[in-house]
Amino acid sequence: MALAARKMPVQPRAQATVEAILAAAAGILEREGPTRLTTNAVAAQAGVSIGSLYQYFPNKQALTAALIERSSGSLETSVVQAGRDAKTMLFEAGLRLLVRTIVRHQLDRPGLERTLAYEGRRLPVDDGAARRVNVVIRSFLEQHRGRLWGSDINAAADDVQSMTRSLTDASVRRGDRNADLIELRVVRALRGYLCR
Amino acid sequence: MALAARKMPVQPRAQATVEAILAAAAGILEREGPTRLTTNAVAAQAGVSIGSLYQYFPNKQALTAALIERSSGSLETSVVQAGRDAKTMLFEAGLRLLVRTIVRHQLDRPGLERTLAYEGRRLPVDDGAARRVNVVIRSFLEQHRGRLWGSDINAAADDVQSMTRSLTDASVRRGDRNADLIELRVVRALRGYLCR
DNA sequence: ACCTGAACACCGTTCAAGT
DNA sequence: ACCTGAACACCGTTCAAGT
Repeated sequence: MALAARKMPVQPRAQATVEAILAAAAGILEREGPTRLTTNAVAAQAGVSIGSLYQYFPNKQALTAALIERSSGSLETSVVQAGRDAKTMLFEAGLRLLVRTIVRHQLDRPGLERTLAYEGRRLPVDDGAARRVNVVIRSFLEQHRGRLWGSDINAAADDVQSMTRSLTDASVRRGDRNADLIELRVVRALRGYLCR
Repeated sequence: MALAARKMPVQPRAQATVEAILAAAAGILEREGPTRLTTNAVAAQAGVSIGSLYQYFPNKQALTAALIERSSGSLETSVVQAGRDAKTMLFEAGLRLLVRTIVRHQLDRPGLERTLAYEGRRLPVDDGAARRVNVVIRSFLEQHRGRLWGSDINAAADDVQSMTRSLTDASVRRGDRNADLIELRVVRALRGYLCR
C-alpha cells in the first residue's frame, strides 16, 4: 500500500485543491473520528470532485498519512528550537522546556493528534520528522546521561514522548486543558522515571 | 447507535456461534487491525452466515464493544483480587502489585488490547467493569492519601492506568515484553508522579 | 430458537471525457 | 495541468424463507 502523494500540485489552483482536501480531512477526523472519514465526505466538504482527490492521493490512508507528516513536521520545528535552547539549561529546566513544547503541540488540536498518533502506528508511514524529534530528545538525555537510570537512552527518549502524550490525552479527556498544570505533572512523572 | 447485544444465545449451538464470532473478531483485530474487521470477514472466519452475526450483534461496532467488555471484565476480576491483597501491604508493594496486574493483562494480547483501548474511546460503551477497576485503584490511593500530591485522587487513579498502558505499549512496540522490567519502570514513573 | 443468503444502499477507487 | 462524475467491486445491514 503506497501512501506517498501521487502527484505534486503545481498551479496555485491545484495547491488550493490539495489544501482544501487536507483541511476537510483534518476537520472530519477531529469532529467525527476515523470511521466517518470517507473519501466522498472529504471531497464533498472540500468542494472538489472525488476524481480530484484521487489525482493527488492514491488512497484514503494517504490522506491520514499526509496529515501525520504535517503534524510531525510542525512538531519537529518547535522541538528542534527547544532542543537548542535546552542544551544550555540545567536538566530540570531543559526537560521542562521539551515537555512544554510537546504538550502545547498536542493541546493545539488534541482530538486530531490522538487519532493521528493511533493511525500512525497502523500505517506504514515513513515519518522522518518524528524520528528527528526523537533524536533531539535523545541528544538532550545523553547530555545528562550521568543523572539517568543508565541502560537504554533510545528507549527513554521514546518513553518521554509516550508518557507526555498519554498524560496530556488523559487530562484532556477529563476536560482539563491547562498546559502549565499538565506540564508540571508530566515533568514530575518523568523525573521519577528517568533519574536515579 | 446501540451497542448492546441484540439477543442472548440460549441453546448451546447458538452459544458456540457467538463464541466463534467473537473469537474471529478478536483474531482479525489482533492480526490485521480495525480496518480489516469487516462483518463479512468475521462471519466467514467464524464459519457462520452473515445473517447469524446480525442476529446477535446489531452492528459492526457491537462486536468491538463486546470484546471491550470481556476484556474489562477479566481485568476487573484480577484487579479486584489484587486490590484486596494490596490493602494489607505497604504503599510501594501494593502499587507494584496493582501495576503488575495491569501489565500482565495487557501483555496477554498486546495488539488486541491496544486496539480495544483506542476504540473504546470512540464508542459509547458503558463499561461498568472498567469503572470498577478505577474504583479499586482509587481506594488503594486513598488509603495512602498522606503520601500523595493531594488534589485529585480520581484523576490520579485514571493516570495510573494511562501511564501503565502507554509504557507497556511503547515497550511492546520496541519488542520488549519482559513483564518484570516493564513493571519496574512503570512503578518508578508512578512513584515520581504520585508521591511528594 | 436458530440459521441462511440474496438484495440494497453506500463507500473506495478508476477511467474516459472534458477544460 | 487539472477537473469531472458515471461506473464497478465490495462492505454493512436487512429480511423473507427456511430448519
